[in-house]
Amino acid sequence: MGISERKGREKDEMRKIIIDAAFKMFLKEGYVGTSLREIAKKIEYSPGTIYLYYKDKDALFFDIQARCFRNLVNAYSDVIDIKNPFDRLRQMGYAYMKFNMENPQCFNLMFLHNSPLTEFKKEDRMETHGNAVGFLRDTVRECIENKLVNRSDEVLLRLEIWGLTHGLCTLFVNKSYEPMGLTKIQTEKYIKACWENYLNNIKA
Amino acid sequence: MGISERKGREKDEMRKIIIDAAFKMFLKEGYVGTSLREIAKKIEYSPGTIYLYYKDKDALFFDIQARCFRNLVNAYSDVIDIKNPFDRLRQMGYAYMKFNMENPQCFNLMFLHNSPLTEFKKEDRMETHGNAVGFLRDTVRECIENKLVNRSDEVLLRLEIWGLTHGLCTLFVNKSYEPMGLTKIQTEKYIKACWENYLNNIKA
DNA sequence: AGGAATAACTGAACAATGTTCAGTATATTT
DNA sequence: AAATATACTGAACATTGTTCAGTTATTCCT
Repeated sequence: MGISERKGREKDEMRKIIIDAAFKMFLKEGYVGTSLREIAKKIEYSPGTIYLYYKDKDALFFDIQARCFRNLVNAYSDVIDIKNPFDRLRQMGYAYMKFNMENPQCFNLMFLHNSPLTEFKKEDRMETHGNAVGFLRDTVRECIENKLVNRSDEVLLRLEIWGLTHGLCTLFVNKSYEPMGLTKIQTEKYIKACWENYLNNIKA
Repeated sequence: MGISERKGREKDEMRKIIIDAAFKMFLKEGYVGTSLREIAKKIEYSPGTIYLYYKDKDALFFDIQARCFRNLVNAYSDVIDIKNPFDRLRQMGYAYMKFNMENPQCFNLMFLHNSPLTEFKKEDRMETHGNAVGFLRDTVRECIENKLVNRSDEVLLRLEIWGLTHGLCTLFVNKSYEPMGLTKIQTEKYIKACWENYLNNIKA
């Protein structure tokens, strides 16, 4: 069935055209600031066309979020090969925070916007998240098994680490450093120092 | 000028009528799901009336956020009197996380929605935040001064604590525990245990 | 007390949004 | 070449935030 294959390919290409334009707009203008009509105008199609490829705005947004997550996961590419689990953990933290601080708009789309996801979509997302979650789990486990940290409960340590790194990113992206009387650049340094300091304190 | 005083009072009352209705709707439906027209219908006024009291939707939302923050600060009322700085710190963390986990919609409005705030409004907000920020700063400082913790840098410790507690709340409200394979109730317990565990580890 | 001035409120109107769908053009099959 | 299936259009609908000329209520002045 060569033709139906090509059809499928064309469908994918069209999807890509849409999502490429949408991605830029969502990044720049956020969820509320992006309109399907403007996306349509940008790619020179009628607004109705988008609905042939995406059920609605949220379905499109879901794919945008997925792309953000894929980019985030890509930021880990240099880290996965690190042998020493504790070093790996350290670099994971840096990679996570570096990506988020350099792509605050991405962070916003990924975490600071809760669109009402259907249960089905949640399952879908689980897959993307699953990798990142599993990666942290394994690294933390190795750290504990090899007695590289002064913690013993795997889940607690995972929560602590994820909570801390994610929280620091949130504070940064939300500009919560302003009421603390810090500048953006200061805060970036402090956040890194904070992570390093924290690591030193959980080191066995 | 008794009359103009009463006018002002009436203006405030009208504001309260609007904001009371709006608060419920924002909490239940979120920012996008709340329309000024429905607020107007609820309070049995015309849509235009709201614009006599609020410049636009964001100005109204700003006051909604402020109310959320006030409620959050209120949750600290039992904590401020605690003498021992380290105990106070512990209870502050609990109060912060308890409030946010019990009022996830509030948390959403406060932190998970960035409306474009004018610089003026930012100044305004600084005041509300200032208290909470100052309260944490003082407590952390006292902990360090009295050598109750094994940390020495005040800013770093503040970031660490705020990042951790805030991050844990974010994970909870975003339901990030799902890809971790945890239930909501489990996570609530784990988060508390995580905080307690963390405190034990920074204790001098 | 009654007319003038001020304030409060209305609701129709506007532009922009998400979304749908009958109709048109294009491509594929027979 | 005709019939069928697919891709696309753009007008239409309901809903949104927002404005503003006009109406109603209130306060002020003499």
